[in-house]
Amino acid sequence: MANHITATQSKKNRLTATLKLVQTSVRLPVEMARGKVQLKRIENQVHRQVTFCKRRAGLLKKAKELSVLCDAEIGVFIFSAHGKLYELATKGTMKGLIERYMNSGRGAQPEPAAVETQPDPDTKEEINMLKHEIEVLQKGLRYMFGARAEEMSLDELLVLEKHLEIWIYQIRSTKMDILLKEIQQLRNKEEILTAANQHLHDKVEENAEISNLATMITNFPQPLTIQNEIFQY
Amino acid sequence: MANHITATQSKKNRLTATLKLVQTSVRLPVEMARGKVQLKRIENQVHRQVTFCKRRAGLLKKAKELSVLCDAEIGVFIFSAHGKLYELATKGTMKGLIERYMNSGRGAQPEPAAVETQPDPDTKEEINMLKHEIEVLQKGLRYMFGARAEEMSLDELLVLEKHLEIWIYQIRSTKMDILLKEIQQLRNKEEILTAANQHLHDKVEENAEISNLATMITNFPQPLTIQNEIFQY
DNA sequence: ATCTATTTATAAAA
DNA sequence: TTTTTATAAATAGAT
Repeated sequence: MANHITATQSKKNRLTATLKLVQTSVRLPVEMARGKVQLKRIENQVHRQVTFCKRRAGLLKKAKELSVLCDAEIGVFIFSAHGKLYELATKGTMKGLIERYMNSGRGAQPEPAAVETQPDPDTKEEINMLKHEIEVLQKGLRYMFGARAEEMSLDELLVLEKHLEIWIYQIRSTKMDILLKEIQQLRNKEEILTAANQHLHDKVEENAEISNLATMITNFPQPLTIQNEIFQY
Repeated sequence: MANHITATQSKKNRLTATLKLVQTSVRLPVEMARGKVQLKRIENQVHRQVTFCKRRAGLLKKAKELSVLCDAEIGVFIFSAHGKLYELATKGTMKGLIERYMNSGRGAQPEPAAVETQPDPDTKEEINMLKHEIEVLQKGLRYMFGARAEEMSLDELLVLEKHLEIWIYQIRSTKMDILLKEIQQLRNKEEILTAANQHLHDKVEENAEISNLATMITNFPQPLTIQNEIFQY
């Protein structure tokens, strides 16, 4: 029963499958629409050229799709029979890709151990991460330095860093100098005024003694205690 | 006869064509069997891996076919997202292909697909360069922020940046407050002392008038011009 | 280059 | 991964 049902259901499918099997067992690997193509060089010059154009486009398209869909980095170069080069590098440049290829073991160049902090397999990912970090740090520095840093390249930031200590020191120094100078000036004034005050105070007292005789005549408003109040500030 | 055949043939063809057009106008660029796929990174990790396997095989197969059918020399490398390399060189070795590529003078090819701002010399070199730049920038920030930044992750620096303005303002404010307060205090003292001085001066003059009678007796050392000197500071 | 008929490739599921 | 299956994509051959 099951066989019957299966047979009925898969009538079409089986037919297709059977045909496919037959075809598969008979035909050679590469076939295409509206005509089967043996996996061998196309002898007809025109056909070959047309096929080359079409398939080349198809191959590059597939490469791009694979790169995007699966986050892969792909390089393709195609030299036509006539020597013309067609190329594709899905991320970055072909040169960069080739260098990555060389570094990935096949370059036959045992590179002297680079100072890698972490064994990161995904080079591309790492580069993006590092670039992001740099962006963040630059933003931080830019914030500190104001708009001036905005127009600076990383190389310039290197130079800037070397002068940063001096720069900050000078700014701080200048500001502090101004403020401390004013404070010192005021302290000096205070000292002098205090001294003068003392001097005057002495004189007043001296005079007071001297003018004690005239106390009866002059109505001296207040005693000389005012200074005490003054120095309570 | 020919007309009959043609008409019959094109009947089906037209229907097919119409359906195709309808579909074409609705669907998005990349579609495949049993489901349509947007031309964007496949987010599902499993799907992505499966697709990568299949399409990688497909791409390499297509490359081989193109090479054989059209007598082309093709090189393909695929770096998976995880950094694993898959390669194909249809004739000779990949190294030879790369050499041919290098010699084919593709430095002056009008490639409008320039994505990278900076020249990509060597991937590993680039990583080291970026790391060095990060070190420099971090050093700069550390310098600005003091030792505290040393224990901070980069993500924390992002947060820090947002609070930087307030922080700097507070530091500056505090310092300026202290200095300005002292200056104000001293100025107040000066004012009071000056006033007191004036007061005393007045008193002295008053007393002088009063004690004029006793001038003969007391040897008054100096006139009261001392204040002028004082206020020249 | 454009148009079909067909073959291939492959997404989803197992 | 690999296979299966339904469906989308690629493309051979013709125009």
